[in-house]
Parts: sequence; structure tokens; C-alpha cells
Amino acid sequence: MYLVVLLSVELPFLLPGPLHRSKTSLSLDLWPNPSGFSIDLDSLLHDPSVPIAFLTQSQLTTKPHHNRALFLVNAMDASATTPPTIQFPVNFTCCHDEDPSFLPSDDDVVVDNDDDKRKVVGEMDFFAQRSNKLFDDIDDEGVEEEEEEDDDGNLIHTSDSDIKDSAGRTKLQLNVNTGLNLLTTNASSDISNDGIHCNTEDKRAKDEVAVLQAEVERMNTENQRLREMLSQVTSNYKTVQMHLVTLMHQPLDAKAEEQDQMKQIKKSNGGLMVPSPRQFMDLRLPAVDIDEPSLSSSDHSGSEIASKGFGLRKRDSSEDSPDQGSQGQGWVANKVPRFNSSKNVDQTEATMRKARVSVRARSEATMITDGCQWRKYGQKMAKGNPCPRAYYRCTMAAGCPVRKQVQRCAEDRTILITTYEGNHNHPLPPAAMAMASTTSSAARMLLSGSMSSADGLMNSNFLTRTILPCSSSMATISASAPFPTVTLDLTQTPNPLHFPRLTPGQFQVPFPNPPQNLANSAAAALLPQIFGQALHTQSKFSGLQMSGDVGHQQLQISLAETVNAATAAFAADPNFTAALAAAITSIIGSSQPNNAAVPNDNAATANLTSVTNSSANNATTTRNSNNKITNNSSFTAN
DNA sequence: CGAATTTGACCCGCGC
DNA sequence: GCGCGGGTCAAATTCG
Repeated sequence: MYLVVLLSVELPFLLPGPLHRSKTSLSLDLWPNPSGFSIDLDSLLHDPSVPIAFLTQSQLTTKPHHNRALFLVNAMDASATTPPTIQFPVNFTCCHDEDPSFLPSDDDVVVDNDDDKRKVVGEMDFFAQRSNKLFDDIDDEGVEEEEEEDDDGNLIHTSDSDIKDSAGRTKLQLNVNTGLNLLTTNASSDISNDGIHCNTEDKRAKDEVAVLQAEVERMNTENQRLREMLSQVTSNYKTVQMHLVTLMHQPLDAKAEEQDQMKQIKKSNGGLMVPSPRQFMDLRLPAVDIDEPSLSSSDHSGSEIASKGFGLRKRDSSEDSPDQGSQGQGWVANKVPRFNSSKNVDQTEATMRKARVSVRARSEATMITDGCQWRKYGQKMAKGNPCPRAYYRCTMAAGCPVRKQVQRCAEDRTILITTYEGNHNHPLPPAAMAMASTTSSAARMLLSGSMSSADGLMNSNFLTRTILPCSSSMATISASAPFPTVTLDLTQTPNPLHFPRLTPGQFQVPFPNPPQNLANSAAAALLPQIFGQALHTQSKFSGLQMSGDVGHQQLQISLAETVNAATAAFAADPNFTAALAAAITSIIGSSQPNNAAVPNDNAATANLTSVTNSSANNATTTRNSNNKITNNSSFTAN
């Protein structure tokens, strides 16, 4: 009879970097009796070939009357037909060896293979009846540090040193050949049929071991490849970051020179402005004014800010212009052709600033979970769609200008269309960073292109179509008036041979294969980082494009290749997707100065994340029925 | 009872 | 100028 312990292990995600050798303890439920096992994973983590990051479920199989155990770890691999198993020897000592009738209970059994701590007391007798011959052979051996053989010539256990070298693992795997069906709970039947049965089992087990070894090897290779991939992505990110910093520290004389060029162009164009490519590349320009009234010196109230969000209404348009931070940058106002009154210019400008990011995702929920708190403030029937459109505003901070609309797709009602506008004016919880970064980056990109051309006002469909040869899911960018919109379609399966139909005024940027449901996706956290880089590249491209002839071009972006490669890896396992995305986001995020917890007044940050924070207010704000603002002291998850 | 949602009224821009 | 549609307000209602 064998004792099999099934346990679910929640291990810290360790990718990338060296494996942590923390004194992680596990609490096991021991069948048939609950027991307070405490396993020191240190020894398990000594073996660098063990992809600890993949561990999710384990089986601990041990034999009674013995102080050794096999620790079997099933690696996650959705593509595998059978779950690969990695085996670890685990020593455990027993405090109740003197009682043959001992049945483990809470705190009775300690699994501990820390060399310093190990105090071998003796054998652990899990069962009162010693009815098995095999156990009798080893019962009286006591505690040994060397491997032993039973009657079948198979290894029974290994010492700690075995754990740390490959030879030891080999020996341990031989242990499987004893006929122990370590993955079944009814191992006793196997043992009772020693001899011929053991030979058959032996053969089967050998095959299994070979498969497992190959699987382990494959996973190691995969792990290494992913690390390299991650390293490359990180490197790309840093490159972009440095580039942006360089642009930010562009010397003033260069700017003056640029202004001179602008004047000359203005003259030659009869007053119409065509900015230089550099302007398109300067992400600072639009970054500070995407619905970021908090950055301005004006003292708009929350309602005033709200009126400048999705809405077209402006009860007092005279107050609108001062809040457009980009005017302080000195170029936006100039680029507008003086063919209209200043009021109209302001209004048109404000309209063009309402860049939106629309996310299409399949979800049965009424809203996708994006980490923010929203308050519904309206619902309307929109033309052409039988499904009502709901209007939400962010309630995580007073006067946060961010709005979103939620509406089901008329053609496919399983698709939820969420349209975001504006930037949060408050710190965001990590869960909200993903969507916020994506939307703000997309909006900034839109504005960096659309607002950079006088043609944008004369003909809003000036953006040419660009199809990138690295399609997966698509981000469709539309500059159609009045609101330029980026549509992130997360409902499509990637197919490089098929591109969604684009209407004039749209182009596409590469997008990694997204989760099918954003409502439950940590992988979504990866999107803004990748998207941000893509947008950055695209933004530069946009500028070059506008500076020359407005035509159709194709652009090969190495980043997109990276993304596609990563996509393929991610697709192998949804859990791994989420975990890796979280890890990457964490890593990249940790290197970003503009962390969610760190308010940053400078919207021109280098991380392409325009979650600009004008205050350190960490409060949750809601509006009560009297339309008063009340503050709570903590975030509340959606 | 306070918070959140609902819903009709209202505002605004735009096209005709 | 008028009507339409999108968006917001705010009183009423519902919810927890």
C-alpha cells in the first residue's frame, strides 16, 4: 500500500532569472489523514534543470515505514497528451517512529531536507499493519543516507546528495522501475503482483521515464528560449525608452531651428502647416494633452472636465482652450490653419483630441474587467445597434476625466465593445495599468499623427492605410472625424493571410494574439508594453509618411516578429500566458519611473504609458446621489 | 440609509 | 432653423 498525497502548489512565479531558493513551505493534506507537512523546497530548487516556474500540481508518493518520498511534479503543458512528470526525492523525518500505529495528523509529520535542520529520528510508520513484504524489507533499515535496493533490485530511496546531481536523479528515476505506480492511488495491487508484473511495469516505466526525460529536456529548452525572448523584449523596451529620453532632452537650439523650419514651411504653404517628421516622433507633444485637464493650471471642476470627455457638449467653451496642455507646448495652436475663428479652432481642436480606444473582446459579462472603478451615468440606444450603449466614468479619483462606453456588437452579441477615452489623473492599481497604458498610448499615437497635419482638419481621412506583414490580431486605427479611434480587436484568431477589411482612413498595427476574454486575462497586462512600442514605431512611421508623399507603405518591424514569436509561445498554455505576461509586465514595470504607485506629473515619460498623475491621491472617489464627491481611502477591485 | 443604477430630459454639434 | 443623434445630467429608483 502506498500513500499518495495530492497537493496543489501555489509557487511564486520565478520567470525569468535564477530560481529562487526560498524556504518555501508547503502545507499538504495527507490522505487518508490530514497532516501538517512542511516541505522545504530548497532542495527541489537546487536543480537548475527543474522548471520550477511551471509547477502547478504535484503528487507526493511515499511508502510507509520509510523516510523517503518521491515528489512528483506535473509540469504544465497543455499541448502534451500526457502530463510530464518531474520527480524529486524528498526526505522527511518522523517524530513518531516509535509508534508503529502512528497515523499522521496535524503537525506530526515534517518533511525537511534542509541539511542543517535534518534530524533523522527514524522511520515513519504510516500504517499499523505491516502487511507488505516489500515494506518489511526496508522497515528495519532505519534511516540511511545511501540508496538501497529492495528484493527486486530497485532503488528505494536516495540521499540528499542525490537530489543535487544528475546521477542522483537518474537513480531516483530508477526507483520508478520498481513498479511503483506513483501516479495511481492503488499502488498496492502492483506490489502484490511482483515478478512478471513487475517486469512489465518495469518496461512501461522505462518508456515513461524516457518520455519524461525528453519532456524535461524540451521544457528546459523552451524555458531558455523564453528567457532569451524576454531578454530581447526588455532590450527593445530599453532602447525605446532611451530614445524617448533623448528626444525629451533635445536641446533648445534644435527646437528653435525646428521652429524656423516650420515658419519657412508655413510661408511656402500659404499658411498651412506641415510639421517636420521630428514632430511626429516627439511623443511629448500629444502626451500632455489627451484629456488631461489636471495638468493644466486651470481650475476646472469635475463636471467641466466631464463635459470635455466623450461629450460634444460644451456649456462654456471659453474655458476649454486653457486646459489644452499642448498649447503650452507651443505648436498645436500654430499648426491649425487660420481659416476659422479662434472659437471654432478651439472646438475643432478639442474634438480632434478626443482620441478613443475601442476594445472588442468576447465576454458574457456586462463589462470587461480593466481594474478601474466605474460609475454608470447614462444609457442610450444608439443608432444602428439594438443593444443599448452604457456610459461609465471612472470613479477612482475626483474629477478623473476617463470615460468609457460599453456596447455589444450588433452583428455578434458575444462581442463586447468597450471604448475608452482620456487619461486617468490618479495612480492606478496594477490591474488597471494594462488597459490604461494601452488606451493612452493608442490615443497619443493617434494624436501625434492626426494633429500633426493641417490636412487632418481639412480631411480627416488623411491617414493612409498601412498593413504590416506581421498580422495576428489587429489594432485598427481610424482617423475618421470627429473622433480618431483605435480599435483593438481581441476577438479574432491570428491569421497572417487574412486582414480585416479596412476602410479608408484606417491602418493597422501589429498586435499580439490576445486572450479571448479580457475579463480574465493577466495576459492583457502585456499588451500596453508591446503596443506601446508598436505605437512608438508606428508613430515615427506616421511622421515620415506625412512628411513625404501620402501613400501606402509597408513596414517590417522587428518587434512585431518578436511579438509573433512570443505569441506562439504563449498560445501553448493559457495559464503560462497569464503568468508570463504578469512577469514581463512586472519586470518592465519595475524599471519604469512612472509606476502606478508613483504619481508623476510629467506626462512625457519614457515608458509610453501616459497614466499621468497630477496628484498622489490614492482615494476611491464616488459621486453620490447629490452629485457630491466623496472619498474613500482605498482602492476597490472591480 | 448610502451607494449605485436607471431613465427621461436636456444640451450640443452637425447635416439638411 | 429644424431635426437627429450622441452624450450628459440629475431625479427617481433600486440595491446591498
